[in-house]
Amino acid sequence: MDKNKKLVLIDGHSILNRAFYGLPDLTTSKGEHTNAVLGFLNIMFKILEEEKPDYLAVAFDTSHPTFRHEMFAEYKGTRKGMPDELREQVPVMKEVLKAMHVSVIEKPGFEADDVLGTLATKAEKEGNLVSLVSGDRDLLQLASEKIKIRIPKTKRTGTEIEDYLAQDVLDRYQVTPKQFIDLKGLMGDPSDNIPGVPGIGEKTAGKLIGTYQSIENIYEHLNEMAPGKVTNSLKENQDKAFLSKELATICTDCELDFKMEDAKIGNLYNEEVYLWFKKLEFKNLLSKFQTEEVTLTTGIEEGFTTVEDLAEADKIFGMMDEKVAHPVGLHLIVEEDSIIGLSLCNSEENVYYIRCTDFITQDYLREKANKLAKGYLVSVIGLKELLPYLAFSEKDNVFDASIAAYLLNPVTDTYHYDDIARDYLALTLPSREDLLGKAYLSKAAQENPTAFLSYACYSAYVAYRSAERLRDLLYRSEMLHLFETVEMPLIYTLYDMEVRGIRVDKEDLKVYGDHLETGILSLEKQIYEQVGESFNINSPKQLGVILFEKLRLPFAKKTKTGYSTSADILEKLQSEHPVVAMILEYRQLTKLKSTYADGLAGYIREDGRIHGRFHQTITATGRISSTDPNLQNIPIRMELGRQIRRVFIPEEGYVFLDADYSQIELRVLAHMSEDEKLINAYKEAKDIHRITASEVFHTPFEEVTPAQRSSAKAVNFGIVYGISSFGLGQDLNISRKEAQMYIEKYFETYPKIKAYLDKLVADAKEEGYSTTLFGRRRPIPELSSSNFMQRSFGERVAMNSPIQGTAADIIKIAMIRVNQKLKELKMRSRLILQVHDELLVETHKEEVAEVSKIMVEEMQGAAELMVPLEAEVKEGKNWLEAK
DNA sequence: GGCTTCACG
DNA sequence: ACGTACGTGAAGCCT
Repeated sequence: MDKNKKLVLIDGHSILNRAFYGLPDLTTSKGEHTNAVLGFLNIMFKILEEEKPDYLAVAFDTSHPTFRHEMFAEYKGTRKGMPDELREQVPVMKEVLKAMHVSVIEKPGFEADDVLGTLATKAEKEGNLVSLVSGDRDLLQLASEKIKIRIPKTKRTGTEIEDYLAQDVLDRYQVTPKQFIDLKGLMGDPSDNIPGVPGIGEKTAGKLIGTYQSIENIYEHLNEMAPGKVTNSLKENQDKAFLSKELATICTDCELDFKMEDAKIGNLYNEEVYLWFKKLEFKNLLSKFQTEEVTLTTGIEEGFTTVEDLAEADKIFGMMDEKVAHPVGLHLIVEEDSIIGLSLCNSEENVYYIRCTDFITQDYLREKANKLAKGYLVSVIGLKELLPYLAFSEKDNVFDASIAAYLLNPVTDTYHYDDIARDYLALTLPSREDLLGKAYLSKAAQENPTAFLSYACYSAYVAYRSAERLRDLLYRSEMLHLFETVEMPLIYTLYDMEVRGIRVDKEDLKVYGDHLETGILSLEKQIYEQVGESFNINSPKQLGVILFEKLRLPFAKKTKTGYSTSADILEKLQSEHPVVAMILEYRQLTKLKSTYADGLAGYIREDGRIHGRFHQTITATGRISSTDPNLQNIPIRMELGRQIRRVFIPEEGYVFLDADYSQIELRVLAHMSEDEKLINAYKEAKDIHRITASEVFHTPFEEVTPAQRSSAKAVNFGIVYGISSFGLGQDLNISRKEAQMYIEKYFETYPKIKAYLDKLVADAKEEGYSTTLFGRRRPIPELSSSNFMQRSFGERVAMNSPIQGTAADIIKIAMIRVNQKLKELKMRSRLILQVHDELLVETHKEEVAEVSKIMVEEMQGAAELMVPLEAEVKEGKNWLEAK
């Protein structure tokens, strides 16, 4: 090795360990744990960027150093060794490093410490600078003027690194690096199986080394020392002391056949590494490849062709019509509400981007595309987003690959062409952002035509190639029926709802907002007066300081960043100070003002309506979600908040009909658990919370108090959520023990429910996923976690998902049917909203009776359960009245 | 961009 | 000893 070069050495297991415990349990969409690998790489990249070294090597132990420790722990009955989630990441880490051509050193018979010590010392002697990266302070003994020990700490704000040259060790610990060995020899270290001298801890060891410098010197001067416990123990344990020192010493002259040149840093960002990062779903790290990205192609792009000639386009559409056995992949390129091009694919070689020109008009493309779907299977990615430009309908032969991919794995966040290619075609494609950045499409088309063509064609290509495979996977996992009869038709229903939107009275909304504003200003003034100073009430940080430091209110509970000021804490503090109630009210008002009054106003379009979006591929359970704005969380529980519903109004000549299911989740539970008592209760249309209260509290049905009923209601909710005594206790503000009693009584009352919930967990553990009545699946990798919290979470999810998911399946069926029926009967009334167990239909005044009947029939008839499904319809001239 | 809080089912 | 109810989305603060 040349002089004056920089070498970075990494203590593999130690950093992997740090990363594992420092980061949350991240997994890929397939459930493989990746947090340790990601954390390791983040630390490594940070150091490489800082230091720009010439050489890099990572040392791993060949057997895990805490082996004995593990055996001991096993004996005690608690497994404390390397958790499985970490263990499975070790080989992955080594593979990734190998792909980066980073030298990985594993020498049987040598611990990583000794390898690191030897290499560092050797490099130093040859006149180089060394950085030794480890989470383990034992390595501090190696610090010198040229060997820097770097200890990374994973904090909330990112990774911070503590650096130690010899002088830093002295400053911080008042001992030299060499004396660190003696210190440890005296103190011992149970995790490393170093016994040390009994009775000597950190303090005494520090004093002794401060005075005598080394263990050898201590024993030379032992007779000069004042008699006492410490001196006695030293005398009795001389063997142990010297053995401990030996054990604590890191070898710096091991016989290693290692050539430093092997550790020379090459190209870390090569294609193999790119594939690894894609596989591990390290989206942020992929940005490091940005420069190489464009050249990173798979060869398929050679077959992509741009078409700008009308006759040519005609020929291609004709050709798409020929191959009837296979699907046609189709995608639209759209900008500012107009089509700028259309891509098509019906074989690996035939991939075309047909650009809109003076002759190839939007209408032409639209017509050709519509015709295609009348005859042959057209496969697309993200159908709902294409519907504004196409006239596809339920009757056409269309396959949405993103919806299929969602059913097969609902816990991923996106289902773009690159995600589908990665998961189902084992193909790594650059994403839209990889190719085009954040540029406008037409701009990108001019500036980077090659990348643009790739982007334009990938969706059609992936839609074409993945369709049959996805369909087969759906079939094999028994979800094809759900896909074809529920999810595909639902796309059109949701699209209809988005187009229709909901009418909002802009003026009324303004009045409501002004009313809130008045209240907020008044409360603000009162709060500042009460406290004696003005501050930002919206800042939990500032509020916490005011409440718990300035006013010294009790029950301060800490969050990660400061005091918790959440509503449930403040509620308990109301009697302590009058300002607390004001703050609670202030919170309520500002929430209503910013999120609802002001927030909704910004979404009202020219037509006086809000056209929110409904998402079908977001939730893990199968529910729909709503954004821009979220119309599924409009206030209702509190009086002031629910008043905002008055501003949601129907068109002239129309009214609202709002129908909601009565306790659909508990009814689903009754059906799925087959618990006779619960089933009978519903058959007899009894008040279920009251019955539960009567049974749990051993009180005659007629004598149940409102408080008892309310507690029983909380228990019923808890059951659906995957009950835990802690959660129930929290909700009811009672002790965990009491909550546990309620739960036990509940299970005594409904014995089959207990058995059923247990079975849900057991089955999910066995299969790795939970299943709804209609076959919808949700993977639950947490069930196999060794972490108690994680596993418990998985168990609650296993109990909740089939219930919540089945209810979601049912209302999806109902909304498709209601929407279709209204359309079939050519009615003017239209479905405009879904809120999980509720449907809102903007109903023509002449159609009220008929629509009401349709809603009840379709909702109640959406599934045949062992208990009746009940839906209650209400009419109103605004959304509040209809509730 | 993460955290906290809070709106709904 | 640990420390959470299940599923979402939006706003505001703060680093």
